[in-house]
Amino acid sequence: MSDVYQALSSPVRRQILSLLKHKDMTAGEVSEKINVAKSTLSGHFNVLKTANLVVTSKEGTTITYSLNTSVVEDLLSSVMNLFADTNRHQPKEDDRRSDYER
Amino acid sequence: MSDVYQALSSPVRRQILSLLKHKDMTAGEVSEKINVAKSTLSGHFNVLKTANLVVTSKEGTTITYSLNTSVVEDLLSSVMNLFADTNRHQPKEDDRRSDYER
DNA sequence: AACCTATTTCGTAATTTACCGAAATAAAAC
DNA sequence: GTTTTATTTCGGTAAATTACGAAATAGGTT
Repeated sequence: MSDVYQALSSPVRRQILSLLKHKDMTAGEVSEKINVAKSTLSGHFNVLKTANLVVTSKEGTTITYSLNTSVVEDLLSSVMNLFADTNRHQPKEDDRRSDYER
Repeated sequence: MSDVYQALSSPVRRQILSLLKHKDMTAGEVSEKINVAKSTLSGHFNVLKTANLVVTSKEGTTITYSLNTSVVEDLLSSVMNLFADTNRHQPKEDDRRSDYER
């Protein structure tokens, strides 16, 4: 989870995600919308990929980035867990790791 | 929002929040549970306070930290906005800032 | 006043992050 | 096979983050 929160902490990266939620885009297309060097953007893509927030597909030299919505579920439940008090009905043993350990 | 995500990106700070969700605690009590120097912890408290994730109350030299749950709503809606595509029914003009601008 | 307790601030060091432009890679087009 | 296009990797710099122990602050106790 640290990776996800860390990834979301950058406005540039959140802007990338916001672009991708409308449609998949290539690195080049994203760079037309965001005012940082392509090399910098490439670093941001890596952070997002490591956090599993985006996935890529390659065609020739062109790489297309897409949002990976499957993490959202995890993220939302992490947020809830972080603030919800009582685990009134206890989760099964296996699921009892605390959020900060993940 | 950057502040909030940044604050949540540290495992130590998430651990602090997890402690506080059970009950309010003083800086000293927290430091008994977490294995970092008190001065370091003090820095973490500042980050959490700046992100508005905790609030404090003072009594003598003792400072009690409490979770500020009012931000959770904002956080959840930020997460949703970041990934939800269609704003099928448009929000009112005033609310139309994009998440990455906040 | 001298002392103890709770917490923060200060100085410093190590690590990580964000950024840029130049160079490298690799596929495509000529 | 040389050139163009798309993207990443590299080298470097500046700023931010995390950590520690020592010193400072401020309130309570003797």
